[in-house]
Amino acid sequence: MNDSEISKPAHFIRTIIIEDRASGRFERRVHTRFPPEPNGYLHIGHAKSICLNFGLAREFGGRCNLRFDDTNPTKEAVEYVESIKEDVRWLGFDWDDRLYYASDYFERIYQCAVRLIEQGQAYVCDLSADQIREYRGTLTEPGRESPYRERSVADNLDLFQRMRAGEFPDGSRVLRAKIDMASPNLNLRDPVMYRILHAAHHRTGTAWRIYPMYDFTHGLCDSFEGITHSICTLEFEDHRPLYDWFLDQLELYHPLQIEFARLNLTYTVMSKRKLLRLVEKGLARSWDDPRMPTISGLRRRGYTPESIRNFCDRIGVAKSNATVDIALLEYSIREDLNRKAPRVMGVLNPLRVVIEDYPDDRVEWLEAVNNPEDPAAGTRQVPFSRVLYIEQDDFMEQPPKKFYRLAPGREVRLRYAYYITCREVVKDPATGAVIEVRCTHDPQTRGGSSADGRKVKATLHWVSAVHAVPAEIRLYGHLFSAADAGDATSDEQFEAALNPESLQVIPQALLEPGLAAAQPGQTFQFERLGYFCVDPDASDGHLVFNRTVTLRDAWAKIQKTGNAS
RNA sequence: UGGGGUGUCGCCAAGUGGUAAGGCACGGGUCUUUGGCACCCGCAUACGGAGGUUCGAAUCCUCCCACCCCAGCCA
Repeated sequence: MNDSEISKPAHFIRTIIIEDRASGRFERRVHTRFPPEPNGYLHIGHAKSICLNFGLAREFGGRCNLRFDDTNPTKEAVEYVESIKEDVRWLGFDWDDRLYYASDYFERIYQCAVRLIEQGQAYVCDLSADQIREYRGTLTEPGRESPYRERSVADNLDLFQRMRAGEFPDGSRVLRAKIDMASPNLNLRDPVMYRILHAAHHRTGTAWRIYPMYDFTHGLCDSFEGITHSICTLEFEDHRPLYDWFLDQLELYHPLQIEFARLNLTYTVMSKRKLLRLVEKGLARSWDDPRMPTISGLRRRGYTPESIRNFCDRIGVAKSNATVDIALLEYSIREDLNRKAPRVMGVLNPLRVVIEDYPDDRVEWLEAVNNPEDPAAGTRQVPFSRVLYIEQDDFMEQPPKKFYRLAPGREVRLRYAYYITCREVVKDPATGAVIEVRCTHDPQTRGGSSADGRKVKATLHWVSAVHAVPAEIRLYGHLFSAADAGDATSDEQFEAALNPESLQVIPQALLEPGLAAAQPGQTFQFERLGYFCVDPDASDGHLVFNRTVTLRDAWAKIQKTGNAS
C-alpha cells in the first residue's frame, strides 16, 4: 500500500482492537481470518471483508489467515478455491503460509464431537429433516425434545462411529448438540452438528461420509488457529451464543466475535446464489462478466485493486444495514485512473470530416500529452491528415444554446492539432442524415493554440482516417434498471429487473494508431469519453476494449435536465 | 406475539453529556488545448417519535414506532 491510499477513518472494530491492545487482551495480538466458502466467486462485498480482516492485521502488525469453510462438498469446487486465492492476491493481500481449510480439521472436529457425546452433550437423532423442523417449534413456541435425546453415551458413540463408517444413508441420522429445545434463540434448540453425506469432497475425496455443519465447525477453527478477532456479518450475531457454548463445553480458547453489516450496492446484487443464477442461466456471460459485481468481473472491467481498497475504506464499517450508492465505487475508479491512465483519442461513433484546405498527400505527426496529471508519462505523436473522424455527438447542424461543439460556421479546436471551421454539411440524399462535414483549418493554430489569443469554446478528440485502427468497444451500464432491483425476492422479478441495455457493443470504433499494440489488461483514458481497458477477448487482429466507466459529463447533465436550449 | 440487531443530510458515516466531522451525490463559481481533473463556495437549528433527568442530551432514563436477521441435515 502507498501514500495515495485515503486515510482510514475510525470505525468500531478498529476501536475495539485498540482498546484490547491497550488492556493487554490476547497478549496484544491481532489475528484475523478471511473465511470464504468455495462455492462461488468473490464479489465486492467480500472485498469489504478482505480489506477489513487483512487490513486490520496489517495495520496492527498482526496476521490474517485465509481459511476455506469447505464443510459442504455438494456445493464446493476447486475452481472456486483457485479463483478466491487469485482474487485475494490481486486485491493486494497475502496470507503467507497461512492457507487453511476447515477440511484440514475434520479429524479434530470429529474428536470434539466425540467428546461432547462422552460428556452427554450430543446425541445421534433419527428424526427426519421434516420431523426435526416440526420438533423445533416456532419463533413464538418452544420446541419439543427429540425421542432420541436420551440415548446412552455408549449407543451414541456407536451410532456416530457407524455414521462415519458409512453404514447409514444420507439423511437418516444426524448428530445434535443437547442444549435447550425451549430457548428463545432457535440456534440453541439442539442444533445439528453433523449430517450424513455420501459425497466426494474436493479435498478429502471419499474419506468422509459425514460432514460437520458450519455452526459446529467455524468457531472451532477460529479457536484452533488462535484467532483473536473473529469478524463476521450481522446474521451470525444470533449464532455467537452457540459458538460460545461449544467452546465452553470443550474448554477451548475463545476468540472475540464481532459482527458488521455486509455491503449492498445500488443497481446490482450481492447474493452468491443470485449471481450463480445469472451465470447458469446465461444472463451474464460468466462470473467475470464485466457487468458482474464480482472481483473478477470488476478486474476485467478495468477496476484497479487500489480503487477497490479505497472504496472499502470510504464506505466505512458499521452495524446498520446499508446500501451504498454505486456512484461512490465509480468515483473511486475514476479517481485512481485519472492519475494512472494514459490518455489517447478514439472515436466511438465516427463522423467524417474533410479539411478542404489541407493537402491530400500530407501527414503531420503532432505531439500529444500522455497524462496531464503525470508529467513523467511524457508525450507521443499522433498523425493528422486531410480526412479525419470526430464523434457524431460533437456536431450538430442546429445547435441548442449551450452546445458549443462543432456546428455550421463555427470554429473549434481539434486537440493537439488545429482550429477548424465548419464550412459545409454533406447529407445522405436518401435519409437526410449528416454523413460528412467539410471544414477549413487555420495553419497558424498548429498544436492547438493561436498566437492571437483567440478562444474557441470546444476542444474535440479526433482520429486520422487513414491511420486509425478499428476496435470493438463494449459499453456497460448498470446490471439492473432500478437501484433496489437486487432486492427482488422472486426469480421472475429479479430477471425482469435486469437492465436490457447493460451491454452495448460498438463493433468498429476508430482509435489512434498507437493503440494497435495495446495488450489485455491495459487501461487508457479515451479523452472526453471515459476509461477503457483491453479485454482478454482481444486477439492480434482484433482489438476489444471494455469501458470501465465514463468520465463525468457536464454536457450530458445539461441535456438530461432539459436546459440545453 | 419469542430472541437478536439497527435507526444522525438524497446515499454512506463520525460522534460515547458540552452545544452536529468527513466522503459521495447535488447546486453555484474559478481554472481549463479533456463540458475531465484541480480549486473555492453552498448543502442536517438538527440526530426515528414522545416524555423525562441535567445548567446543558444525538449521547443518560422511560415508553412507543420503523426496518433487518433467526424456524437449512446451507454458509
